[in-house]
Amino acid sequence: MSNFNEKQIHILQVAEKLFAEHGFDGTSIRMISKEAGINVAMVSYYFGSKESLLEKLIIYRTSDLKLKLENVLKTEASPIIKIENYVNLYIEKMNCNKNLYQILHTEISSPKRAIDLKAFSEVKKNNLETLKNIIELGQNQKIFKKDINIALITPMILGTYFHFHSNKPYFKDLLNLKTETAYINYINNEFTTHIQQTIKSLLLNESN
Amino acid sequence: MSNFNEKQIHILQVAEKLFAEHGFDGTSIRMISKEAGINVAMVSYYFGSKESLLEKLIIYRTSDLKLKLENVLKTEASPIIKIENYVNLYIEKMNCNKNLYQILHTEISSPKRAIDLKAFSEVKKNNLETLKNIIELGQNQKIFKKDINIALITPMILGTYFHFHSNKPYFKDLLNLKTETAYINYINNEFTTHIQQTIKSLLLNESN
DNA sequence: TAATAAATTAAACGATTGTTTAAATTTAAA
DNA sequence: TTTAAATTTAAACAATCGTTTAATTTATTA
Repeated sequence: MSNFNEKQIHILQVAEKLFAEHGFDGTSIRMISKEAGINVAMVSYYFGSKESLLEKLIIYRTSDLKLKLENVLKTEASPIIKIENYVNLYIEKMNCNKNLYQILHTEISSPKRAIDLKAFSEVKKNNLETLKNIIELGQNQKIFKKDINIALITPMILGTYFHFHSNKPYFKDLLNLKTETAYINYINNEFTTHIQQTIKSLLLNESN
Repeated sequence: MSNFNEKQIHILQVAEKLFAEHGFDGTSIRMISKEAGINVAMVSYYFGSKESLLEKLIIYRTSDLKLKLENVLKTEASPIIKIENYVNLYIEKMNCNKNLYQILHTEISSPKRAIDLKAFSEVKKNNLETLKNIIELGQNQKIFKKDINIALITPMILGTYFHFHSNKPYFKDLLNLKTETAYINYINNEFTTHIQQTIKSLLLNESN
């Protein structure tokens, strides 16, 4: 898979940046070709269509996602630590691939969807299975509560994260985060801690 | 405010439906005028521009929002009940104004924003103050924990709700919700319960 | 080197977009 | 009823969009 030559990868990177910045609809092929220093026809020539370009960008960026998740969570650690790692990994992943996740969030939120989400759904289902295993382990050890709606934990993490980012100007103002660094630090510290605290409160038995 | 005549309101309603269904960009003025049975020029004539139409739609729909929130929460009840009511109210509000909130969510998620969010930010800040009052009351009564990041509670509710809706086909499949009724029931029962359970776990002292 | 394939280009295509114009019609006021 | 204002209309406008074409240049192969 992903047999892209240097020029194709360059186009994908430029497109990723512009899609994240102006949205899929807000980015024209002419904008991409200008920024990438190529002719308009090259996008159709290499990728077939604008939609196909987006699909190939997603495949290009998410092909290694599943493996990393599973590997990190196969380590030997207590369920509590594993949950913390799970949350950390998710937020870290999104922070690293900010542009792609911005695009995915925008496109998923749009009623006029441009992407085929089947491949992406499979990744999510796999991740959910991993989470289920961790929680059930904790439940068997009587560390976690029994009546938990596991399927709603991941959407909580992702939803809160995206919502926070979508309302960046509002939260920068509300939380008095004056610089970009302060904003990023808030995500990495207070925000991540809050999500972990919330999930642990939900999961942990009161006796612990 | 909102001095709209019948014809204008009809246009607003048609636009709301189409914006929610196809997105702001995905809806053309010609689509609106056709569905509303009017001439294309009437939108510009009444609302000035397409963007202005959206702004006026938001004002038209959210003008009574703030009052209702405050009124419901001024009732005499325990902090726990008030929190439950707060969550219920939010989810109920979004369920009732589904189309408008779909539009808002899509537009806020889009990097190419079409709306001026100042008025909307003020509403959110007011709602946050209300929430703060409730939680601090509970903290003074030693019912709630002390170290809570209150500002991140509302984005958690909204973010999870929107994320869930945005991925409707995925969750319908995952949770085996075969009919639309089953989906709506899930939101009103399991989903709402889960959010309440999560927030209460986060807030409540273990001794309670 | 000659022939073939791949890459690149400028230009054009047809469709759609939001908006404006100027004339026609309807409604309200004098 | 006449006059003025408000409404409605069809048509045109200029801009932008994704995509295609056909010619040209560059790279590869025989």
